[in-house]
Amino acid sequence: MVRNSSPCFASATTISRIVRRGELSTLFLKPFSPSSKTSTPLPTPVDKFLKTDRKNAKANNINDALDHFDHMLQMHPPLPMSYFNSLLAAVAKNKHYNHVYSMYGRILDADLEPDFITLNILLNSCCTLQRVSLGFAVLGVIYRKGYRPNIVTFTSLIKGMGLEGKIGEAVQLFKKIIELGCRPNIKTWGILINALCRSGHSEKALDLHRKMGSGTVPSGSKFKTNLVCYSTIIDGLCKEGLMDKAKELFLEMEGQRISPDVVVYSSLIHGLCDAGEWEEAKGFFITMLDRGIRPNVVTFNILINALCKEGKLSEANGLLDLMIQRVENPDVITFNTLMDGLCLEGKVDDARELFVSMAAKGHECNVISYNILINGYFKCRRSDEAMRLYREMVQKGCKPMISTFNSLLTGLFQDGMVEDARKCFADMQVYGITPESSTNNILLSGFCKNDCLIEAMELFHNLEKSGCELQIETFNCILDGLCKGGKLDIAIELFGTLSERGLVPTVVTYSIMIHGFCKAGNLEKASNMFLEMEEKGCAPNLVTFNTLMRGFCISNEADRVIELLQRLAEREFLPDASTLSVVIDLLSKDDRHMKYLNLIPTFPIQA
DNA sequence: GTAGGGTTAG
Repeated sequence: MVRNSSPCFASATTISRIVRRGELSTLFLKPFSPSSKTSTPLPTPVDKFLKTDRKNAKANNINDALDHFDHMLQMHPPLPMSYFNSLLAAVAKNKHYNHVYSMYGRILDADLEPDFITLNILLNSCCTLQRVSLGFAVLGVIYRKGYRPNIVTFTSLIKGMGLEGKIGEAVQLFKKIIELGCRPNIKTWGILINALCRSGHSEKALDLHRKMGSGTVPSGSKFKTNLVCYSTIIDGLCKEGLMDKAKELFLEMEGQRISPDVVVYSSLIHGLCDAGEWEEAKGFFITMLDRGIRPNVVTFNILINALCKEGKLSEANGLLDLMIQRVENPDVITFNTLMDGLCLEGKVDDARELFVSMAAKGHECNVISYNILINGYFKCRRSDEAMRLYREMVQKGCKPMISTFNSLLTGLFQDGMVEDARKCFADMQVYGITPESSTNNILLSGFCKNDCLIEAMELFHNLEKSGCELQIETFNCILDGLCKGGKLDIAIELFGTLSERGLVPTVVTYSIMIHGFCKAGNLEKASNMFLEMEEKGCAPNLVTFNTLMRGFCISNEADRVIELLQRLAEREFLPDASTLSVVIDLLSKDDRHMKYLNLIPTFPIQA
């Protein structure tokens, strides 16, 4: 890298835009001059702050740190920048990144001269706050002051990009720094692996890991990966359902004489539970215990969750007892998991009881606790109680999240409480929460299902006008509303615009249109759409079959229904209640069709 | 001196 070169990654326009907005204007106010060295001793209160157990630092420590910072700023002669750097580093380690940002401004205000380390700490704080553009602005300052960014600088930028979900850009920057002759180290690799896994590219991370081990990575360096790198990839593979690869990597890790710990075991157990490999998960849990690795609250939570999802509530409670016996205190996640298990079984009152007892035991419930209970009440069609709980959470100062509003809107629309849903949507805006595409979909289908098609169309047009990219699922909502609301012609027109919008209809889209045609009695068009979807490589599912069969059944076209039943049998689809109701209707029209009953492969009805 | 780091709930 060349000293004094212009920043090669931040575009000049990005930086100037930030400066114009005044966000980082303070960064540019002071000209560069070498700092003077003094030998003032480190003030003892700062020393105290630095010595705090950083992991367990209490929140009020930041106030101490800020007090000391004030004190440091007033000292004459001024302290060397390295003292400020130590304090900034400690504040950053305690995750008070916003304070790093404001402290930096005050250093400039005091006419002190930040050095390269100060700027690296600031840049890292910006990146960790997912403000990579600010990070690049700091990079600009680094260059402007004649410093050379180092691997620490670039590692922070790569981290920020990963956090912002810009994985492609992160990989590009990684390649770029190698080209520039900057050698990535194990921390850089760790960050890149983490970013890949977080964005669902665990196999790429695995590939990188293999190349690292063999020294065939672009930088040519050979790294011995560590437990954390292995654990990150194993967890990523588990989350993507690639259990065989995860287990293989686990064995490889042990082959490298890296001992597994509770985290990697927890990841594997979680993956196995999600894959329904309950016995194997249990096996891993037992091996873990045999090897003297203590399960922690996370491990227990994973197991309790798996049991709850299987409806095995008493076993889940048994595990809770075991957990308490082993002096592993349950936390808010344990309680939320159990509450959700109860709600899944329709036992919302028991869940509520647990919720109340939780507070009594000194566990503070959080927004997710409320979300779980609100969902539980709606599921039991107790909308009033759900709404009461919502008001309670607001009153208690627990800020609802987008998911809270999604649940409320879903429940209210489901219960036909359109006016409440409108109010709820307004509330959401008061909280400054921007609707997600899922929120828009809930609103669209909610309005449609409650005979407010015009309101739905208005919303849809506003979304289109706002220029936000609409996904096929959003179109599915409005198409369904149009078809069911007797506006098939508009639906057909809209459906026709999908390809020019770059959207590919899904099996849901086709099923909606087929339903629309059937409803309008246009069975030929419905049938054609069924053929068209297959031609385009979109396989019909049970819903598509049921929809078309019902259409034919209503029009007394028994032969066509039977033909479809035959195809259903060929594809080994399990019939569901809807399929059977079509068959029953068919039989009620003409019991000579009884012989076709054998087309239904297995009679136990699929839920 | 400054960069990481993995597991759980809706």
